[in-house]
Amino acid sequence: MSRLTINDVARAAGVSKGAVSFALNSRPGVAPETRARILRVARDIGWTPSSRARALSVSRALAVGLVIARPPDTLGADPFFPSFIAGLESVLSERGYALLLQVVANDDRETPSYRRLVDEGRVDGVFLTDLFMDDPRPALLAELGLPAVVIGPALGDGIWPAVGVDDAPGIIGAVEHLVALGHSHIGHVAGPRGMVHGHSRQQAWSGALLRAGLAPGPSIEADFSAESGAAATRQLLDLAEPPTAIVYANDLMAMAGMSLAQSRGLDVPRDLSITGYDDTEIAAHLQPSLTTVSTDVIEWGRAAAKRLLELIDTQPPTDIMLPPAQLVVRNSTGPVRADLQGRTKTTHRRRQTTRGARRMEKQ
Amino acid sequence: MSRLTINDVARAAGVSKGAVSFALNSRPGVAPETRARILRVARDIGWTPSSRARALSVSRALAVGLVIARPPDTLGADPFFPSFIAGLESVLSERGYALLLQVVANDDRETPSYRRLVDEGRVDGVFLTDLFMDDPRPALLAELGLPAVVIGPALGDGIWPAVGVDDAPGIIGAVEHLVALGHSHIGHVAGPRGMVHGHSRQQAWSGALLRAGLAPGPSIEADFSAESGAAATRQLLDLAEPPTAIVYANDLMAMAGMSLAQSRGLDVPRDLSITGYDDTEIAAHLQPSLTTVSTDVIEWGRAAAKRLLELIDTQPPTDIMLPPAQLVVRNSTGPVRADLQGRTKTTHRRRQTTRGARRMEKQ
DNA sequence: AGCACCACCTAAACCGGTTTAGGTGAGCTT
DNA sequence: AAGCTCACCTAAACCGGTTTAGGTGGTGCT
Repeated sequence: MSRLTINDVARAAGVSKGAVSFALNSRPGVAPETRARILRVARDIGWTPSSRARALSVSRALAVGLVIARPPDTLGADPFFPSFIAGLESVLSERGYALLLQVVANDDRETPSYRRLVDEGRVDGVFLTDLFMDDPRPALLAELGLPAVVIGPALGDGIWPAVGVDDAPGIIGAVEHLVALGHSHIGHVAGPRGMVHGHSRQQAWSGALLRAGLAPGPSIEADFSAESGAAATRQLLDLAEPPTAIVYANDLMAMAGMSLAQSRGLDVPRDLSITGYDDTEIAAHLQPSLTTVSTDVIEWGRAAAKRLLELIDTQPPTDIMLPPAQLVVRNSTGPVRADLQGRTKTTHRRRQTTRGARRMEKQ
Repeated sequence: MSRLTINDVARAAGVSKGAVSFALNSRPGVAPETRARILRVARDIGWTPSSRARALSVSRALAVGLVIARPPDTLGADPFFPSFIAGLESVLSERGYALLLQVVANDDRETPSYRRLVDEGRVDGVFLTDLFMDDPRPALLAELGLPAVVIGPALGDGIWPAVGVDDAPGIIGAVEHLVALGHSHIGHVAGPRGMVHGHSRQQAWSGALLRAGLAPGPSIEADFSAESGAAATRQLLDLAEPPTAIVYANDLMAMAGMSLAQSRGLDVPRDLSITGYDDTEIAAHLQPSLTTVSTDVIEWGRAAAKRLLELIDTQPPTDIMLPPAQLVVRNSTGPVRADLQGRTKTTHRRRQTTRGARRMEKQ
């Protein structure tokens, strides 16, 4: 029963409610021993300031919002959010902030959602996720005067700070790993080019090929869903010269692609090497286990939360260093088949079955 | 800029602020035309009531909480929450409620989290998830006077209403499906028995075996993680008489189990049939695609939200019907191998087999 | 005409904090 | 001894709504 108010504390401590407020927020003007007494009384009777009342008087919501603009079914398969939210929470809660969640269909471009949050004064700032290349949201929020932090690669418009793990090192790592295994014909299944993280991973991929001195391989745009990953893989394998390795923009598409390849009788990694991105829990337990790129999503969430709170408090931004994405090499990648290595025009036909000599999962 | 207050509206409409409040909340005592004028003015100048102020004066937080008590990495692999949250949101937002999220490590048994939420007056009610068999939380919340709705199978203590999809029909469907395919030695990889949904799926499983007239098959307790699913599968396959089919308590464990079986050279479903539970997005795209149990999680979320709001408003509970879980037959289940059929002595009686008749995945 | 009644609206209290403007007394100047 | 400063504390305004207790004027009844 939070029937207790600051008045009860004031009365019990024999001071005015103003004094209690001062003591609680450790502001000057209260004698040390009085402060101690007030705090002790407050603790003894078990009083916690009402954040409702606080929010009203400080004209702050003491909450920040995370608006997720995706169709819920796509969402379900994304391992990103739960961990990310855990990271956010760990910072927010110790600062007395709450996290408000909103999931909206992404076809309404969620403008009304933000408007409502800010109109109703529910949040002091928001995290922006799943940004499109020409997304109206940053400008909208600037206009509304609501602080925001962009999650993901920087947008380049400089309106809001971006907090993200650079996609490039991970993708480059994957490409270099494949090149080292002898692959020279590497395909890519990308996320939507219209979305910033789809775009940036795509960029990272072509940059990495360039660095490796390889010709640009075939790249197919998908939408991060299993369905689209399978379809894209089908297209790549149907090419006159199918790639010997495929770099996927996320694990889900990679899994779907791997299954599709296997259903066609290809052996992974003997006939086709595959890399994912995310390092989902299941990745290590697939057959073969999936070589993928791992990022510390929890730390990412922590960083984003810190940044947003700084922005809200108009504090100077601190340097936030995120650990770079790291390639985790497992068993879905292997040396290119000798008969396919460096081939130019020869097409490789599918092999029926290659069961047997298969590297076992470590563990 | 939400600088606008109810006073601005009152002034512009030439009435008192009380009148504006009455008009807005459609309470009697305002002439129809006056009400219309007030609402028009409010809309014209673009005013939305501040939920901060509202929350303080109505002594309600106008928000509900979802405390997720799991290690974040386990969380990531669970497709449940995002969809569930989407369902919650769709009901909450239209009622002007916000959803507060909190992710806590589950080792602190999250008591402090709830306490804080209620002490600070941040929420009017909470959803309880991942309940343990002897969970202290329902009682704690009752003591704190904070309405709650249990997500999942009913706990039987009757303190709070439970909203959940009955696990039994899905599991029973899976078992019957396997029995129809000729399996008589069916294993189970369960969730933690200490958790209600682990427990209930386990119960459903043994109940289904009983119904089918089969002896209780081997059951191994796991923890819903991929890692544990693989380990449990290993144990089952290492039995003197390994089961010809395994029913898993979730997709993640089923996937890990399937991969493990394949890495041992087993063919799914020829040598081993496998069923999951959840119907995650990837399930349909595995090789072979996974036979699993699908529940309408979004609708579930909607139902839970409705129920909690009713509880908060102390309205009479309405009947909430959730569509039952449904078995989705795909390719990870098939007829038992003839040489293995009925080989166990413990079999009580066999049901006729329905070979070949497999519903194909739609798409 | 006088009165009760009702519909409509206003003024002010209230929710529980924060914050500002004062007030009080001790200690120090002059 | 009067005056000043300063540290400490109190009273009251304030945040922006809701809600209660009145107030006003018009209508119906006798």
